[in-house]
Amino acid sequence: MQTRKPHKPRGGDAQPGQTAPKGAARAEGSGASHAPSGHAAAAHGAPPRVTLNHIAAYAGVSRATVSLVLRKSPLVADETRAKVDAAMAELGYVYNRRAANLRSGASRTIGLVLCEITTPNYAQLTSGIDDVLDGEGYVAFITNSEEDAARQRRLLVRMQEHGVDGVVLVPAEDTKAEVFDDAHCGNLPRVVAQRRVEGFSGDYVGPDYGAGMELVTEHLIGLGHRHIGFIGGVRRIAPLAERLAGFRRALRRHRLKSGPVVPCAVLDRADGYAAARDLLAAGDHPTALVCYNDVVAFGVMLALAERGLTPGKDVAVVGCDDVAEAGLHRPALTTFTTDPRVVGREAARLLLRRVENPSRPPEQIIVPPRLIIRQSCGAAPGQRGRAAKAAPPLSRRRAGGPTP
Amino acid sequence: MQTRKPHKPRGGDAQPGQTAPKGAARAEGSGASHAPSGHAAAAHGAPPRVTLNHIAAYAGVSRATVSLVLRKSPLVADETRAKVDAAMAELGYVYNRRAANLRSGASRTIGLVLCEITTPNYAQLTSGIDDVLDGEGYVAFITNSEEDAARQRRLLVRMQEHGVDGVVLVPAEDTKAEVFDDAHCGNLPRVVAQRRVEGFSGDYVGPDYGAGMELVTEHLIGLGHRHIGFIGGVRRIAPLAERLAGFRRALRRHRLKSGPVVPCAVLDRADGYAAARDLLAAGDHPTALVCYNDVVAFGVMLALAERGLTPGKDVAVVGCDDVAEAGLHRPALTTFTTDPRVVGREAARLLLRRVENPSRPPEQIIVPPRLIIRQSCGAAPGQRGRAAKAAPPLSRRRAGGPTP
DNA sequence: CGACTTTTTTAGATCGATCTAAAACTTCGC
DNA sequence: GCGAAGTTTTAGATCGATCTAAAAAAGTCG
Repeated sequence: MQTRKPHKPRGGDAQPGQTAPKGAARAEGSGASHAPSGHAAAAHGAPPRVTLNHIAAYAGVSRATVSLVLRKSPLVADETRAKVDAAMAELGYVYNRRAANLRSGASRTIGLVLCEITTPNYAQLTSGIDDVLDGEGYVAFITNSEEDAARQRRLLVRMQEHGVDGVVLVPAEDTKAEVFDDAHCGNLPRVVAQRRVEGFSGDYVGPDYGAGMELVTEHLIGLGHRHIGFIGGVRRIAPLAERLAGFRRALRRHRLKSGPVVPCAVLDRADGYAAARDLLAAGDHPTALVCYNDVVAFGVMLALAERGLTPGKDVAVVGCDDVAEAGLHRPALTTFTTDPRVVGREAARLLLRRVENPSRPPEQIIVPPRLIIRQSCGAAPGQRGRAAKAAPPLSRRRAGGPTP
Repeated sequence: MQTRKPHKPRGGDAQPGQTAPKGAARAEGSGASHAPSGHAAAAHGAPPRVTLNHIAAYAGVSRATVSLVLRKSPLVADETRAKVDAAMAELGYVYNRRAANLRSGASRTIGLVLCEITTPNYAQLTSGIDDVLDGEGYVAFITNSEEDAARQRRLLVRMQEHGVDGVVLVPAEDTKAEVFDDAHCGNLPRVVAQRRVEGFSGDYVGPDYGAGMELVTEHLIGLGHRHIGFIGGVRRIAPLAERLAGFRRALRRHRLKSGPVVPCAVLDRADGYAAARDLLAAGDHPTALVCYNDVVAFGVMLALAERGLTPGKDVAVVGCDDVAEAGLHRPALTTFTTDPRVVGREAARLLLRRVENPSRPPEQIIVPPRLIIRQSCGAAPGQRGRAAKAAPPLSRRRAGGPTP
C-alpha cells in the first residue's frame, strides 16, 4: 500500500513527537500587490492525516471508489459502500475539502466583509447569514473592515485567495462602486447588504429605511404633531439620504413644512446629545424629533431630560433600528425595526442563488420596516397609534419566558 | 474563456455571458458520519483563473521561479523578480491559497465556534480575535453553535474539513471535555475561551469572574451593606460557579453571612425580574443585590421600581459584564467589565502561539476584571467608593467625542 | 455460448500551488 | 582555461481529492 516514499519504509501509524524544523525564514518584502497577503509561512510537524488512499487500501478498493462513496454516488454497490464506510469509521477519516475543492471548483465557503462587527445589529445580520449557511453546509469567513475602504479592499482579495464561492459585503463608508474591480473579484458572486453603494447595480439586500422613516413620521403626525425636526447626520453613507427622504415624504404628504434638520458628525449618543442641546438652546424647538437612529435618540432624550423636558410628554422622540436597548430605556423608545437578521438571511439566500447561477438577473431585496410603538412618542401604551402592532414595554422578541 | 473542452482553442480574455449547465443532481444520503458534511456539490462554470503557469509563461520563466517570487525568496535575482511582478500585475493574478496549502500544510485560517453570536459581548470577543488575526494575515471561519453541543461537534468537524490551522471554542452549555475527541480533532491546536470546560486542561483564556464578583461585593460592603443577596442562575455553565464563589469569598472575608441566593432558570431580564419580585414579596429583603450579570440586574431593577423602591437608594444593585446598556440605563448600573475584546485578542494570540509550536505547555490566561462604579450601587458620583476608578455616568469607552 | 447491455470499479490525468534535488549559469582563484 | 564555489533557475514529484474514459464484472438473451 502507498508508502509514497520510494525507499523509506514507513513505521506504524501513530508517530508522535516528530521534531520538525522550527521557525522559517521570515522574509517580509516590499509588499508587491500580488504576493500572497500575509507573512511567511510557519508550517509545522503536521499530524499524519488519513487520506482516501488509506481508506482505499484498508477497504481493498480503489481511491476512485472511495471518492464515489464519499459523494454518495448511486453507482457503487451497497456491499462496497458498506465496506468503505466501515473503513472510514475505523481509521477516523476526516474529509479534506481543500483538496476536493482544488479539483472541483466550489469550496462551500463564502466571505462576509462587515464594516463593523461589534454593533448588535451587525451581529444579528451575521447570525442570520450563519443560519442559512449552516443549513446548506457552508461556512463563512467573517472579517471586519472597520469602515476602512482600503482594508476592505485587502480583505476582499484575501477572501479570494481562500477561494470563497462568493461574498456578502456590508460596505465601509467611502465604498465606491468600483470596489469589486479594485479587489480583482472578476466574476466572483457578490451581494451588497444593508447599505447601498452608489452606482452599484448588482444584487442588494437591505432594509427600507425610507419607508420606516415615513412610518414613524406618519405616526407622529397622527398623534397631532405639526412641528417635527430631524436629528441626523452628514456622513457619506447611503442610508442617511434614504432616511431623510422618507421623513420628508411623510411631511409632504400632509403638507407640513419640515422642522429643523440638525446635522451630526458621528451619529452616536454624544453627538445626538450635543445636537439636541444646541437645538433646545436656540429656543422654539419642535414638538417632535425624528432621529437618525436609536443611539442618536438616546442622546437626544438625555439632552431633553437635562432641560427638564420629559421625552414622550413634552417632546416626542423616535428612532430607527430597534436596538436591544430601545425597549429597555426609560422612556422606552418608539422606533422601527430594520430586521437585520432577516436581511442577513435574505442576503445569504440570494448569494447562494447567485453562486448556483451566475447569469441570473440582479435582484434587489428590500426588507419592510415594522413600527414599534413605545413611550417616547407620547402614545401611552393602551392608547396605541393606528399604525401598527405595538410592542410591550419590554420587548420580548429575544428570549423566551414571560416578560413582566 | 475556459470552455473546458479539450480541443477548442483559447480565445481572448473577456468573454461574458457563458451559459453554463444549470443545476446539479441533488443526492442526499443517509448521513454516514464520515461523508463530507453538507450537500451535493453545485459546481459551476468557473471564471478563468490566472495561475502560476500563466505568469510563468508570460514572464518567460519557470513556474518554480514564480513561486519563489511569490514567497519573497531571496534566491531570485532582482531583475527576474521585477519581470515576474510585472507579469502578475499585468495578468491580474490572485494567489490560490488552497492549492498552496494542499502542498504545504498551514492554511492561515482558524475556526471560531461561538455558543452565541448576537450577544454584544461575543461580538466584542469576535472583534478582538479578528484584530489579531488580520494583523497576522489570518482569516477566521466563524460559526454559531447556538448552545447546542451536537451542532458544536458538527461545526468542529466542518472546520477541520476546511483545514483550519486551529480553533477557538467558546463552548456551548453542556460541553464535555471530550468534545475535541468526539469531533475527531486529533492534534488540532485549540483554545477554549470565555467559559471553562470541566476536565479540559488545555489552553484557556477567560475573564476572572470570581475576582470581579469579589470586587463588586467588596464595594457594596465598603458602602456599608451587611445584608447582601445574590440573584443568579442554575445553568450548567462554569461561570456561575466562579461568580458565586467570588461573591462568597468577599463575604467570608468580612465575616458576613450570605443573604438569599435566588436561582434563575434562563438568566435573562425577565428571569431577573421574576426572581427579584419573589424575593421582595417574601419581605425582609437584603439591602443590596449582586446579580449574575447585567441583564439579570436590569430585570431586578425593574422589579424594585415596580415595588416603589429606587435602585441605588433603597436597594443597591450591581451586575457583571458591563454591557453597552449598563451605562445607559437609569440608574446607570454599577458592574465590572469582563473585557471580552481583550479575551478575544489573547485567545487569538495564544492560538497562534500554539499553532507555531504544538508542543509548548498549556497556558491559562485570566483577564482581570475592572470595577465600574455608577449609580445603581448608591455610591453617588463624586462620592466614589475606594475600590477603583469610577466611570462617568455615560460610559465613554466606545465612541470618541465629548460625553455629556 | 458469445454478443450485448448494464452495472460497478478503476487507472491515470488533473486542479494550482510547494518542495526537492539537480541543472545551468556566474564568478573566481590559480 | 578549468574546476571549485556560489548564485539562479528549473524539471518533476507531490499534496488529496475529483473527473474522465475505459476496463472489468455481472446480467440478458436469442
